[in-house]
Amino acid sequence: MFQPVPTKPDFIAQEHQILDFWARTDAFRKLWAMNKGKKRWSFVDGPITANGPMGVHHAWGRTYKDLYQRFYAMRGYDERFQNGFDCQGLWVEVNVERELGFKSKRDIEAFGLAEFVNLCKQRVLNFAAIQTEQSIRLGYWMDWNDPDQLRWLRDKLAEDPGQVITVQGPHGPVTDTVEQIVGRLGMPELGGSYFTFSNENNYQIWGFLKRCWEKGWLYKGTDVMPWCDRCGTGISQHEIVTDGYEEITHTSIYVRFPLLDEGGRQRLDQATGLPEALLVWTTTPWTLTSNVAAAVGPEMDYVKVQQDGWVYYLAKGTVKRALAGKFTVLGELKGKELVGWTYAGPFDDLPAVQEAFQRQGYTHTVIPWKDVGEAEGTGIVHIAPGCGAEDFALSKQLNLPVIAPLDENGVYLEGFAWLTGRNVHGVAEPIFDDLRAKGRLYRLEDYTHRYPVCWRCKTELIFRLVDEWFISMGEVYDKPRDQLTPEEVERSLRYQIMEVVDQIRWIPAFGYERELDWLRNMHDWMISKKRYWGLALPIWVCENPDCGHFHVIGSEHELEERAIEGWEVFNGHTPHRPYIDAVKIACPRCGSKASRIPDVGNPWLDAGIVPFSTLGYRTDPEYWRRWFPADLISESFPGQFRNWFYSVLAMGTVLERRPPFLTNFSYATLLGEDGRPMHKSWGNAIDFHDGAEKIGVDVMRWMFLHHDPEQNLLFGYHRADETRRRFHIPLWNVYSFFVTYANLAPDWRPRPDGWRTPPPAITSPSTHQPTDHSPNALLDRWIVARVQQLVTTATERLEAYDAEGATDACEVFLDDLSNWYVRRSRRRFWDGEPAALDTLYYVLVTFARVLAPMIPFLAEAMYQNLVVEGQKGVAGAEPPESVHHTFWPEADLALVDPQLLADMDLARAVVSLGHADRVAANLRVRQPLSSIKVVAAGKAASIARFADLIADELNVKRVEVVEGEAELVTYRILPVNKVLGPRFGKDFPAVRAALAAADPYAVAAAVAAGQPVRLSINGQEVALAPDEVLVQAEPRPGLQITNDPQRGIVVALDTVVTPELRAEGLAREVVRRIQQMRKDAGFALSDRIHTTYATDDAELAAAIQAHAAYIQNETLSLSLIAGQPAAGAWTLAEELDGASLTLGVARAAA
RNA sequence: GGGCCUGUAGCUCAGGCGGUUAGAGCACUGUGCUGAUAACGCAGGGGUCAGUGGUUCGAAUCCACUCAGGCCCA
Repeated sequence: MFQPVPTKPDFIAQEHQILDFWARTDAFRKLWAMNKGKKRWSFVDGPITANGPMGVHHAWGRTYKDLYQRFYAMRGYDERFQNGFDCQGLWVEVNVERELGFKSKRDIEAFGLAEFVNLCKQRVLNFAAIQTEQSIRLGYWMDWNDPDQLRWLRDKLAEDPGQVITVQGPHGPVTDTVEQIVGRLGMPELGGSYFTFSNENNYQIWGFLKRCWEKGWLYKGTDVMPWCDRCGTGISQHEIVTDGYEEITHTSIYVRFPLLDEGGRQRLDQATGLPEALLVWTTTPWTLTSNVAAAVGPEMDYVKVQQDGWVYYLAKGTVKRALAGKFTVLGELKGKELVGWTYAGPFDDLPAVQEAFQRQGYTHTVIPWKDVGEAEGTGIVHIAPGCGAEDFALSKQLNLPVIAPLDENGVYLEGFAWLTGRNVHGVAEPIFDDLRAKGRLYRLEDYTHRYPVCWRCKTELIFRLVDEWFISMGEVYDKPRDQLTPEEVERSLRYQIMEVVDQIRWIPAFGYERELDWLRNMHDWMISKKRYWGLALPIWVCENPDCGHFHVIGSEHELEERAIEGWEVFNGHTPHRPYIDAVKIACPRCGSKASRIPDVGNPWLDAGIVPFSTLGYRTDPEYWRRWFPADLISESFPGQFRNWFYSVLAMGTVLERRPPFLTNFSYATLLGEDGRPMHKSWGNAIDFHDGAEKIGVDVMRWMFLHHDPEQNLLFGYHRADETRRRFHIPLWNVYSFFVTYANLAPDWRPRPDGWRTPPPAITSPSTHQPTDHSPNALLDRWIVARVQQLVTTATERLEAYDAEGATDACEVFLDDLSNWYVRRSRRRFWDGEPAALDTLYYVLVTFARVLAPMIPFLAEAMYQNLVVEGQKGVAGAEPPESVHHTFWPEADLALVDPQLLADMDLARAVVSLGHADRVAANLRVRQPLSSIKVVAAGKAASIARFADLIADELNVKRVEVVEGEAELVTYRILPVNKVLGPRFGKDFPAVRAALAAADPYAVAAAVAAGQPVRLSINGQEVALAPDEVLVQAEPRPGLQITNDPQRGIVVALDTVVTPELRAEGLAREVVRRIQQMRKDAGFALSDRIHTTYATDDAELAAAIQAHAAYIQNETLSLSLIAGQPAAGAWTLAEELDGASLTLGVARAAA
């Protein structure tokens, strides 16, 4: 017996019960143990940032990760099942700062680095615990930490990181300080998720950086970089390209730069005697303090114009836009004629400017620059080498002075007079006022552009001259890759990574090009950040100014060996600030003391090293060799080609020069149901908890998987309802239907081996032999064949990482099962036919196993009842405890008869046409009819095979296969355009017309006989070959006929209703009403009843009497008596085709 | 600024190497079926295939331009 199944299940409550069941039975660990030591399938998880709760978009990605790991587990592969948390970096820092109410880095320094870093760790542990709980809720099977233990560690860290504790690891207890236990999370002795803040992760990055240094690729660069003055750190190219821009309106300014003569006096125009000036435009007025030069395009055309007492120079193409009001053009000249002119700068009064210029004996000069354009501004570009990257490059080329005005907090330095001490974000207006007062301001103009902002705090970035650390990507050679010499590749990390990219399978395929594109274009990788919480960059710089050598430390051991000071301060701590900063080493070159640079590392270093750090690259090379490279990694593609994918590739290339993963599967972006990004204030956001508890995770998972991963996914409650209605509910109904009737069949028991692969005794799941041609046997064999096809397709698709294809096969299969197999087999289940029960049992159990990696809860619910519960007391039954411990099914293609599948397909097409006939004739299906005629050229045997089935479905007595088409159809004659179009060209319309005018029967007859069709076109006789003409059968007007031109089928319905047929139809109406009454009255399916009927219509009464036995049998009526309903009976009074009918049903005594 | 992609029914999307009457799901209307079904079947309404021009016997499909949106890179 099976547990009764509710017809309207609470899927969400059921998911919670199953979570309890898995936890109680330790189901995941048992699965893991089952496959230990077998062939391996290696997945390396891209770490999720542990800085907030999980969103539904994370659930999308995690569903893929879970699907493929479960799929390979069911196929008997050993796996690592290790989740990862990304822990270090500005993400976490910014939030801790916010919680503490800090405004700047100074607040952190005052608060104390040790405590700040400790709080960052606590925040990570807190959200790791929450994300772990959420992932478990999703049904994601991994080697999860106990979330409560993570929270306990968080609290212990807060108490005292130095206290010694003991925790249970997979191989026994581990005792250490809290700080060190936290630093060892994810290591083999502790198990669970890896954390990128772990000691091992950090030290292995040291090893990587040392390798880069040894190759000469690590260097300190001075450059003008985008800088966030709130965070006090540079922002790398990786961070700026996506989230880094916003549409911002700034007040731009047109400024006069008065020209000077050789004596340094105001230059006057010779013709007019008016003072001359360059007209210059900028959107960043704060950079004007640092103006050094004005650049012109040497070959561009410039004009000299007179306006309001001035003579201005500007590019010809910018005049209309730049100048306000009336002006007179005085002349025209090339840009190169301006080169070398000198002018008075906008802030020559500032000491910093004077000092810089005096030092180099320089004056503001007009310089040539090829990148000057006319698209905006005046064609004369303000150059401030301390405030712009291109400007800085020019300064190096032309030996211009560099004036860097701002400190790391965006505050003007000494030497900028009234600006000194002011923050850059508040100086635009005062600078305008100052320039206006000095007579330099021409005009202001609002200007909207995409301007870079800090991706974390959205502060507008400034450009600062800074010292940062870089990994060189190597030269970009100006020739195709296949022409590079080995030496050239050897010098260039860029091309080495490309060679690795070549060896990886990218899904979707465009990923390959996108990664290469990034590599072609990327600048050197800026790896330093002037912050606190993160990788301590292992770069020690000699304090001796005459030496300045820097040394990169490759491991904690090397550090200990080289330490000459501070080791005792650091010893016992994780390699984080501030303790690590205390360690000094002796400069290997000069022996002086060397100190660590205070910078922390780019967080993509942390995530990129995981294919090494989590696999024991240093500690257990043998283990590493077994699990490296990963068979699969998977993340969403926006951003990751230049972030995680890139950093993993870089590490794999530098350390091993081979791919760290073999396949990359990536997917698009999750949006709200309205197609917009999810946004709380737009009302389209759904957080994970709400999604899980309102939609149910099996439904969410199906939404994620049944989707083209290249397309953005629109996610919301309506789509969830649609998904559930389309798949989960019909699936449940089939399952519930089966259980209901299996429980009513007293002697039927499931076979004990239904869960095995291959199913040894179920290769012929029904009792039918292949020679059995009864419709029931055909139907059973058909659905069993469809199961084999389902298994084949699902296996193939999942192997190709095509979840959409796999889920789509499931949906099509369910439709066949529910809307055809069960629909056509209901009677047999009512009769308790063992062959039907065997078949559906096998189908459902196999289906549950296919669905297990996709919708693990529903599959488990079905399996627990069908297999575990259903096989209690069945001899020889030893089913696995969970569906997830069964093997992935294998298809037996010997069970697939292609002819049977084709014939069934045809039968369903005939049925469809028959239903259309009935609607058109207004004859409901309950009214039996005598026959249908089917025309299907060459397919008579196929139709005959399913004639009984078709007759039953359409409620007709006979299905006749007709040869003489002409009595049913007319013909439509069409040209085969593809052939005749090119053949006749301009005359083609005439051919078309001639064909339409020809006698269709004659043409059809000719084509059928293989004779040419002769036509007269514009007086010319032409012959068309039979294969140049298309003959379509069309129903004859006036008959109740439908057709399917694609399949060449015509179905004609005999619409004559004889009195006998009518009586039968009425009896069926009565049955239908009584059945509905049984249901409404709440009778059990097996309850016997007594039925009364009363009608004033003689025909109806006669019909009931004539078919009394049929009605009683169908409705389990022990009696069927004319008369009014007895007291207490369930009654129904209704019209039936104009006749009154009162029915009464009462449960019979048991 | 450069490159790529998209625009088809109220909504979400197929189709597209030129060719018969442009499809599906959802939604809507009618109707049927139901002794599993919150289902399902059959039928129907709903389309300037973004716009303009071109090539062609024939263009949703190819070409050019325009408009709108997106992605990647500067």
